[in-house]
Amino acid sequence: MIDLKQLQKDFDGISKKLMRKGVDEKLLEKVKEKFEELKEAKAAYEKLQAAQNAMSKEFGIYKREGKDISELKARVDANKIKITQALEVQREKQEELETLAMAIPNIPDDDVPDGEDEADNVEIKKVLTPREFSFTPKEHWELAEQNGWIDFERGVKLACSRFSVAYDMGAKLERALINFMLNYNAKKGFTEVSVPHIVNRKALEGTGQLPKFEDDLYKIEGQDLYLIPTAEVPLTNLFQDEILPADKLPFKMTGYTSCYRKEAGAAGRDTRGIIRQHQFHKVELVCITKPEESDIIFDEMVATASEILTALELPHRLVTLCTGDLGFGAAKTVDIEVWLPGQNTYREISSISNTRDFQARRAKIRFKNGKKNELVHTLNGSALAVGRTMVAIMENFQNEDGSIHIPKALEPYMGM
RNA sequence: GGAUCUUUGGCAGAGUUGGUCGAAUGCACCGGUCUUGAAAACCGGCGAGGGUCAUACCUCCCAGGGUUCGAAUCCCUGAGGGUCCA
Repeated sequence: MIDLKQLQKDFDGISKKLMRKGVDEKLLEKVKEKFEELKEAKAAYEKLQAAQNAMSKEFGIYKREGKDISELKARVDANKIKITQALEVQREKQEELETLAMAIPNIPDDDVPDGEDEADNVEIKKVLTPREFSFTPKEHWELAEQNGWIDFERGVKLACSRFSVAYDMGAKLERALINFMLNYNAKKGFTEVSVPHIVNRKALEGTGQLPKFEDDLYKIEGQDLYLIPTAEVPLTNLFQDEILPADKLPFKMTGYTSCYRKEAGAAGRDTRGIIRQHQFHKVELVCITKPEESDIIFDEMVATASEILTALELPHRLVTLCTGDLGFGAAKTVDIEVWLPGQNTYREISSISNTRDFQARRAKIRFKNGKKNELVHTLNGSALAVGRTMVAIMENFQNEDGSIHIPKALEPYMGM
């Protein structure tokens, strides 16, 4: 949620920034208007309430003194009807405003480049040089099948398409990667947290997945519960509705969960292999910080994710997302793309975002800054997506006969 | 699953014949006096959100609904916790 007071105060400035992200100025004008209407409705309602409270007090006095109350009662009853009406108006305005305002994305940082889509993202740097192959490298799904690591058919049999099963070294590699990543993150000062994979609506609203992206979530039938699309949701919402002591910040957390996504709107994309699954494993980083330190922490998170890839000897590059590719809640995002020789391209393996106070405002996560309560900044990023890391290892470490060797850093984790 | 009790400010804990309770008290915390410094003692301050230049004012005593002119206090529903029974 953007700051509506700020929008009211500096409409031109804010709307200019949001228009870079393709937000319709008319929508913003409407929001501003509704916000003002709500304020008026609130003031009117509160005035009536004040009158009611005052009369109720008189009532007590009248009674004690044995005065006649019939005239007062008539006044009070009349006022009561007005209150009910005023409350109704206020509720309506509130709801209208919320529906509109919740649909507005975060304001992009000034240094986020303009652009339409991922083609306009800006490369920051490349890390490690892709290896030269003396043969034509295969794609991961072919290698996975050949080595007996991943079984696509039986995943479909158990659930539906976009599910798979891992066996033997494939399963082991998955587990090894999770442990390796969690340990690496812990070494960099991120506290390991194990969270529920099912959360309620409020949590998803707090981080911005709802109400806009309901179609992409698995909902538990008959309950106000959803499977998490990312550990970002439970980790960030841990502190929902709390006022944190300033000296405890920043909270730097890491957690491993499965992630569950319907992938609505991704029909036909990445149907081969495990690039895009309904259920996938991910190790996540989430930080809760004071506003002034969020940029530094952001860099730390990017560095950590990149270092993991370097430790795994996987060539990758960092790109800054342009305004058009920026997610709903992010003010700034750096993607890390890993080199896939089989596909002969870089593919996203991590996405690190600073949401500034956008999620904090929705989730009401604040800290005590001296006397005042202030919104924190929340940041999240993958370090890393496990399935895609497996894909990268398979493709980068393949031999001509289709066998795959394991990066040195993982050997202790593979029982080798 | 059944019965019963319980849910208050950072914590502990009053308040349940409905009005003067946003809420006693203790601890913690902050400021001051005293002290070489600290502790103790004493004095003062100390929940949150909205609103205002600042007041005023409004809202919040687990959540939602109801009774009433008026509810932390009464009623209903739900959630969490305790105890007993099965």
